[in-house]
Amino acid sequence: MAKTMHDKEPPQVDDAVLRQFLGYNLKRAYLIVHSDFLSKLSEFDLRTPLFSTLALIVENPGASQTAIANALAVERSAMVLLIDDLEKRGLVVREKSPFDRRSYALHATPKGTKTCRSMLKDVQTHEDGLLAGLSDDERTTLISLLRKVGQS
Amino acid sequence: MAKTMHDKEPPQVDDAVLRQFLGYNLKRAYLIVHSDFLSKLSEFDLRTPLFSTLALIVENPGASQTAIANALAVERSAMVLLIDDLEKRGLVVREKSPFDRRSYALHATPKGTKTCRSMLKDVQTHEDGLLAGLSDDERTTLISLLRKVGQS
DNA sequence: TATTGTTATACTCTATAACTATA
DNA sequence: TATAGTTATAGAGTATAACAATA
Repeated sequence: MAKTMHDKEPPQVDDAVLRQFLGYNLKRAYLIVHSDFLSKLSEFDLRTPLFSTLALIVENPGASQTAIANALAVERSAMVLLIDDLEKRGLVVREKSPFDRRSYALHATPKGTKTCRSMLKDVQTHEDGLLAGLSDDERTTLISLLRKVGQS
Repeated sequence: MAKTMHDKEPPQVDDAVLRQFLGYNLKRAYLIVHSDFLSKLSEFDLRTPLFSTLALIVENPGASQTAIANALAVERSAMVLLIDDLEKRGLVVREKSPFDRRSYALHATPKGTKTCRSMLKDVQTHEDGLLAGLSDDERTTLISLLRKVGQS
């Protein structure tokens, strides 16, 4: 019985065992989208947490560090460094809270607001390109199912 | 003009700006599923990359380190440490490849195979519980859309 | 007592470059 | 010359505990 060429090759690797798990598929999809996202974000010299923090401050003027941290599921201690960074860049300012002398009221500067708008637009365009393989319906369904995971 | 109580409270924080992005929804959903996954995995004293590496070795006996690394989108250098760890635990062995003296043929030990089976079952049960809010159809659709993201 | 912002610390995961032995 | 495995290192992100000022 003659051996074929394939007998001299190692087996191919299949990840079907892991594909049954939602967690695995989530991670793999996130890696792809995030890596693409980062390449666009690097044009603004920003990292992911800076992007989302700036966006929430622009849209929620006067919020405290803890409130932003909670909304993003980030630790308060990490938020301190993020605000430090955004403040150094002149995108955000810490003002005194009129409600509580322990906390700050965060506000975007004009530069921060402008950067944020341009950033959101560019990232959206970039994500649209990456997801060209999905129809509008599929994309809406996907996001809606992802949100449902967060609510369960 | 009398002030209401609400005038003495800071604004609530809303993340709607970010919810339009697939990447943000992916990350938030992944955080929830992964954190739940870790709490179950800790019973086996395993971390996420050890779990997925062991599963692929069990299902793809004889595969090389690089082949497993590629299938998981992990660096070869990281795979070295993962295999070291799995080998120390007696779950996996590095055997000489019959095809290439540079590479190893990875094989699970009986203990590794047993651990993997029990691990996969437990994690699946746990994930089912977490996703009780989604119908079978919704779950199938979600996974299929996530895979489609990876193929675009 | 509890909470806000802060500091320090440590751990996981990832990314890169360079080396060796084989191909 | 290219590839498999290895080593070392650095960085990002995250998690925890403790402290001072304020509630």
